[in-house]
Amino acid sequence: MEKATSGGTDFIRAIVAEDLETGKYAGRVVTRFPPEPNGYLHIGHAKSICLNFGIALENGGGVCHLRFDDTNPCKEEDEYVESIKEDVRWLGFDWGRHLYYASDYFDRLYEWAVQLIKAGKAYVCDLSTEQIRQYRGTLTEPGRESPYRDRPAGESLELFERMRAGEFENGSRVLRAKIDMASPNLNMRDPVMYRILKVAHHRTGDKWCIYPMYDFAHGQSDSIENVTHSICTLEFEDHRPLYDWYLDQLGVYHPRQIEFARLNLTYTVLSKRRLLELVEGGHVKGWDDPRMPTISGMRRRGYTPEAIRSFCNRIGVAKTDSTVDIALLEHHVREDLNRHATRVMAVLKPLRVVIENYPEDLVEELEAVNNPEDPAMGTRKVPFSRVLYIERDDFMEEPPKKFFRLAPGREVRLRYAYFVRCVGVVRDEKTGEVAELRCTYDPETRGGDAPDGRKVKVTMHWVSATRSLQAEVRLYDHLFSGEDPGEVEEDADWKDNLNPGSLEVLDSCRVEPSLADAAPGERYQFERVGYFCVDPDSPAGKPVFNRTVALRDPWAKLRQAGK
RNA sequence: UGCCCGAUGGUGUAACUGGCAACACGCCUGACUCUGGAUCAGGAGUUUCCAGGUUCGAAUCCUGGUCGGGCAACCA
Repeated sequence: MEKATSGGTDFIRAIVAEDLETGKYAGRVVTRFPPEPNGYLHIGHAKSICLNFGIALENGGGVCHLRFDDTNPCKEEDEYVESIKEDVRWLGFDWGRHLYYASDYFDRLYEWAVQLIKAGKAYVCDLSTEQIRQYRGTLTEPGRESPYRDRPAGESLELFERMRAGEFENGSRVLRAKIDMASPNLNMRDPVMYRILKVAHHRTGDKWCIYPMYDFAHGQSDSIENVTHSICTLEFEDHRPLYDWYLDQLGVYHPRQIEFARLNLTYTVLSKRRLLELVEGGHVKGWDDPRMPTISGMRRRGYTPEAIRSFCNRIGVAKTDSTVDIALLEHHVREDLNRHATRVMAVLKPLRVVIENYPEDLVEELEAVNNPEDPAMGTRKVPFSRVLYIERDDFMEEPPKKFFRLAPGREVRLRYAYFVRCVGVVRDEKTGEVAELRCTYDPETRGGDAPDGRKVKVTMHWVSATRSLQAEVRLYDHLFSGEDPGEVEEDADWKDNLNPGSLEVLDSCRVEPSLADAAPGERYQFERVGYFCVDPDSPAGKPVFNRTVALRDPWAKLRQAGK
């Protein structure tokens, strides 16, 4: 793996460096990535993963834990923990033996809760959910103390034990911290520590019917694991005082929580809630739909871990709310794929071409370079024959100014083959549409150069009609039409912004024969078109290609600007 | 109406913690090219949110404002 360092130091790395220098944690650097297993990881998580694992990697001996924050069994499932592990590994990170679950600490957490009750710092409250909300006050008004707040510790202790024993109904009682109902920080107004949830947990089964809240579990988990820097996103800033409070009251080792801004990307949504909605609403074909910004979706689409990592490196880490242009992500995939992807020829929208002066049954095997960026990748043979297919978009009967490709009377080069000239156009009698091109080739230009030194304006890709394979290609575009999917008219839904053209399936594409046994997951550059990846669901011997990203295309841009 | 946080080209981030505002993406030129790809060369674009103040000197420090974000789950 390439060096994870970006060269620049963000404010978090600066803090880590300073703590190292002052010996605050005796030279230790321990971070953690703490996902809740209630959904699939997305590119926003990748930012956090790169940050946490990156910091550990950069500091010799540093470690990063993978800890599942599984304190709410209502939403969490094993399917999610497995996918998360797979995604982190695929991204190229290794938690070693440091795989943990907050649920591993349920016994300890329970003891700590008892400790706080005994110390008069926590109490069992019989208020209903609705009442607790009313007592909490509002953003501008202080809350009121619960009538159960001063219940004797012994009584709370007994009730808490009975809560654990399953004697009470869901929602009938909670354990709360006794802090300050007048605090301007709502999180400090006697927050709930434990609630009754008679639900089986994906790991602890039926052992518990009370579960700790995030706030009562997270900091202590960090403490147990000896984490030094507990890095989370901005929305937890208001929770930091509570994080600190629990640790201080318990008198245990106290890591430091640091918050950074979560990633936002143009033309997509990055919240588990919304992604779940897209999946459940059938707007996409699952968590790994190649249009999804999930790690599994991007993997299926053909993104590489390297590209994602270098992207995460580039965007930096700060506290400013910001939205990164998805073009930057695309730039990083192209950059990586350009270096590593095998070149092949594939025609997405075939237009039949007959080379009139080429022998009927001759087939020549022409040598083609696999990757001009990397000669070590070698060459392959591509069959050339009298009848070919070229890209429909590469021909225009009445070419506008900047169109360099094929047109009646014009000569172009067919890559690795010959110069050909268009000498005729055959139309479909019914539709009037161009059905076939008649061309002639110049035998002297075999290999691609004219002995007389004449030049052509463009080189085009092509495929033999008889010696090519039929294939399905799926073209993906941005999931949403607008840069900011959240920007909607009054009463409108963010899903109204879904891009109806985000998936285009082409099923009569033709690809060169070398692709016959392209394996799922393999990545290619279709010359002049884009980068493609073989879909894992491809039927044997009949590959389906997902477009990862198109090649930069000045002509397409020109044409679009002209309209 | 409370508390917390933030503000630097179009976008994302830097700037030895007071010393010429820079890097990447994007955009525009041009060169080169058997991918209109890649590569190379160049260019436009930031009066650092505003107003005061401190200072020889402020993106950086102070004061006041403006704008934006977060917070009232028994979610994380």
